[in-house]
Amino acid sequence: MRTALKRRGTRLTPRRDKMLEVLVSSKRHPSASEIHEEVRRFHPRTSLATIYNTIELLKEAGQLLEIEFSGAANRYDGRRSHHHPHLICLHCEKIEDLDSVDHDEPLDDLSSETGYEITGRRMDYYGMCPDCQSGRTVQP
Amino acid sequence: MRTALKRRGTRLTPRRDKMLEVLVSSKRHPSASEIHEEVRRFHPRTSLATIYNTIELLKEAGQLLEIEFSGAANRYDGRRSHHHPHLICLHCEKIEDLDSVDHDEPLDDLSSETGYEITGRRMDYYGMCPDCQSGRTVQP
DNA sequence: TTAAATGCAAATTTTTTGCGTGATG
DNA sequence: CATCACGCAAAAAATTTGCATTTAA
Repeated sequence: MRTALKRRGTRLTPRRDKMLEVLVSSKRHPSASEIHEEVRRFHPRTSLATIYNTIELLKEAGQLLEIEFSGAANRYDGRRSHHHPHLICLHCEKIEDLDSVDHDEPLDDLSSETGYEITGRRMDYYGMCPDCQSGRTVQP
Repeated sequence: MRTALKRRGTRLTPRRDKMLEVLVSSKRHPSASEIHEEVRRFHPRTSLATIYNTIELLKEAGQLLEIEFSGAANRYDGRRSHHHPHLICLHCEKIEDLDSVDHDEPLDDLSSETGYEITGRRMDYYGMCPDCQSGRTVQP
């Protein structure tokens, strides 16, 4: 991710570096505000605008997948090494990676078939996780 | 869709009926505001809140797929008879159905594998459509 | 040094909510 | 006639933007 950013001519500031770390290490698919909180623990004067700024950069560099959430903050997946579907619990808003499922087929067929220049994809399953089914979870 | 709504004990008012018509007949995957405009042509005093209201009902009844859009209004797909991926142009924000692709496999395997009760799914491809590639389209 | 990055605060936009009135079954 | 639906307007929440200041390269 660092090299991807540098390749685009952007600077690698301490805030950005910490933010990359948060994105890569987090299993939670954090929202902008959660990323902000984490980065703030090390750089307390970081503003939310900077987070959104860097999110935009990373999206443009193809390093970050934005998972839009209706009625709530978007969530982010920085683990782009290989494509994987998501399993999203509509009750507790947890997002799990489905690494087991191979979702990484090449897109050449679809590109030539449709004429689109395809740059990304997304596959999500929605439902209720086991914890929420058994009433173990409180709604956030 | 009508029966699905009635089954949930909601009333079938003229506004709602027209809205179903708009959703089913539109090929454009309209936003709430576009749905509003269409419905208004027949019921000019319709408010946007009513549109959002009905969207919520239809989503709950599993009759409407919400396609979240980052930084823009969500879009809606009322053609739920069979699941299909979407081809989304990030430049002109057009959304096309990929009816050719079979995306309708049963979810039993995934359900038992993960313990999730899966109620929906979504598969999207992002890119640039032929028109936008050739510079024929103006950005909206 | 110099363009890029940042913080702050205000603006923008979409969606939701509360409430009084009106329509439906 | 008892709910449910509706319009209206205000509220809420997420994201974006403008601008003065700081900082990385």
